[in-house]
Amino acid sequence: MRQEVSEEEAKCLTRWDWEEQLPSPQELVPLSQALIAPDLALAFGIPSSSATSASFSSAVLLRHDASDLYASGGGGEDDPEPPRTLKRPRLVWTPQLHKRFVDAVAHLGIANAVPKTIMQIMGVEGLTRENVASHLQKYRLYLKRVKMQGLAAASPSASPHPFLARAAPADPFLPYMPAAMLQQQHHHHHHKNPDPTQQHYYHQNQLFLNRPAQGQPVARPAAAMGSGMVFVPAQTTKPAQSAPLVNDSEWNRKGEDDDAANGGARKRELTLFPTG
DNA sequence: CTAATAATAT
DNA sequence: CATATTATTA
Repeated sequence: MRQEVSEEEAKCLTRWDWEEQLPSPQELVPLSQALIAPDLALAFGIPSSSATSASFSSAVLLRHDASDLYASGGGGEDDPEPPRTLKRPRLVWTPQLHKRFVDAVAHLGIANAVPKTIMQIMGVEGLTRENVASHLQKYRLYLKRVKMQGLAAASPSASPHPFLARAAPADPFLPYMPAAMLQQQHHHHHHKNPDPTQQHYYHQNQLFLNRPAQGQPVARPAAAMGSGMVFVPAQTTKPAQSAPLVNDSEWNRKGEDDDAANGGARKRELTLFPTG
């Protein structure tokens, strides 16, 4: 429920913007309480009613799997320790979570975007470094794919013109597309000929002649990151073992719809990494 | 059954 | 941490 802002300002505000549209902690707590088994919630240290405060800024949406609930023991057991043999449900990268990921990567810069840092910046409780690493892997593959087909369009087959060949190795920066990849399929490829001589994307500091899109966040200069933390939502340290499991039912759809509303194109099924 | 995607192994 | 492989899901 934010009012629109101008594009220039949006660039500065966008990094905070998703914080707004993300489900608030207050909303997460009661929902998780309702859906999580009581003993499990207790084991995870999820507060019943009081002292909720800002222990966790958000939660990971996880696919529900009832098989792990009572993996270690009995129904009435009240051991406060979560069973370590508890297998974690498969993480579902909802559009919102993905956006958070993408924003973190963009803010860090593609060079400094490593799983651990990304995870810390995302500040999602329960999210593991491996989760991010796996997602980052696919994200890079996706970017590479996009870049390759972009370059292929520029240089058909065997005519590496000196201009192009010279500009190619520079390999500036990958255009980061937040909403583009959330669309089901790109019906029309916008950038058909990314002429390197004309393709000026964001570089290290602030050099850009060609802005990616309207109101889209751009990669932040590494200087800002070096001087201080960009932001840390709630916790700087993660609680080691257990994660707040939250079963999704409406969140997924709500997330899709919410994010889809941003780009204006909403689809039933959206893929985070369209393969084409 | 296949493709997509997340988890795990190297 | 990056890449390759395997497992699980849609």
